[in-house]
Amino acid sequence: MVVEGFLCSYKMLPDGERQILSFHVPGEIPDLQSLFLEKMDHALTTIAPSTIAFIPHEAVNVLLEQHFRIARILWREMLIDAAISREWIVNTGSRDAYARISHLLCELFYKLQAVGLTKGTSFNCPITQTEVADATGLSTVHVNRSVQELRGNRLIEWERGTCTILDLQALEDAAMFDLDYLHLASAGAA
Amino acid sequence: MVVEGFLCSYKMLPDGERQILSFHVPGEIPDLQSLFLEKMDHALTTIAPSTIAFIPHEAVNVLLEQHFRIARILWREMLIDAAISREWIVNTGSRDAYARISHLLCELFYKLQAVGLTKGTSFNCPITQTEVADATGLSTVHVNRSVQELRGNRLIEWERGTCTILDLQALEDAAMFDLDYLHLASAGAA
DNA sequence: CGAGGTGTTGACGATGCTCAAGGGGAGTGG
DNA sequence: CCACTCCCCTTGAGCATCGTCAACACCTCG
Repeated sequence: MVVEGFLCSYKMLPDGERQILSFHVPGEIPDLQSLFLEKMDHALTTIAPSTIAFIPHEAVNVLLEQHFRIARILWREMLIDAAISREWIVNTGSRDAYARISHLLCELFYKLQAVGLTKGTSFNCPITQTEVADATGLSTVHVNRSVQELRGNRLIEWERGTCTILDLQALEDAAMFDLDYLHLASAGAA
Repeated sequence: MVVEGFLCSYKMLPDGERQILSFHVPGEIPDLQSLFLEKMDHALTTIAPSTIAFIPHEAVNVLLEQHFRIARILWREMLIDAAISREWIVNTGSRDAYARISHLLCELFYKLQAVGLTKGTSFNCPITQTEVADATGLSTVHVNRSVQELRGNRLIEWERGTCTILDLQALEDAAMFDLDYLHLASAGAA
């Protein structure tokens, strides 16, 4: 479980490409699926100094069998992860560079807001442009140009690890962002 | 639950783009997640004449609470769906058109093989090129040209709803395909 | 026989990639 | 305290992959 910091999960392809699959913020349990899938099919790394808590499988398994309410909560969390993955398919498959990056920023903002890690529309964002490129399937050069365009349009400010959304509505419009997929309604469970 | 036929789940964007998120073959339960997520975040449709079985939520919920072994099995199935979604992110994000289509065909082949719906390396594939385009984030024109290239290289034959893989190893190489993510090992549960 | 969906082809254009180079900030070691 | 280095960001030029538009052939079905 991420206590503090920032993680991401990713896959490497034989040709050396890295595809980032998700970012993990405090409160999330990135590797819950290893409870049920024997073989891990992706890797996990920190992208900022982080504090991680390790929870033994056995402890969780006992909990799950004895308290189905807890199983429901964890199960739901995993399904939300899956919903986010689906939205990432949409992102890389159907949006252009400008919208993809906008979408990623909207997602990060709402995820961080849900755990109280935003100040107004600002948040600590230690992600590099290279990482954005690997997450969105773009080149770093093109990410850089798109980010500058977002800045030029006064949608965001983003320097030295701090990102400020200047016009959230406009950013969501550019991203064709629809909050539903994050299923935040009763996510207080996290 | 899909008894017979072919389904797909998809999302529509405000600009009219359709992104297909997954294909569902017989034996799969496409909408299991609605057990735990109040709001459906994508749509579901048939892409061939199909037979569907509907299972009431209540019936499943009772089963889950009383038999944790069954919960484990269904939970695992959902996690495999999530693993497939992650691989689709890789597909749309990091592979070129030729590899993307190859990868989709490899996936379909192995999924169908697992439920005994292949004959050698042939399988019934009612998917149109337009649907492949919507699944891979490509245009139909480009899909068509890439499919012709696959045919020209003698990797596949694909006509009138029947696809035959002529050289599975070559197709997997072209796709940078790694079977692990399907977690077929003990998927006999389906 | 007509209509609509699917596959196919050509020409042109645009989005995004590659290669290459340089600038600035932060940490390290002398 | 200053040089040095490394990582990250930035910029320009040329190019490739892939998209758009438009037209046509084929098959199936009513």
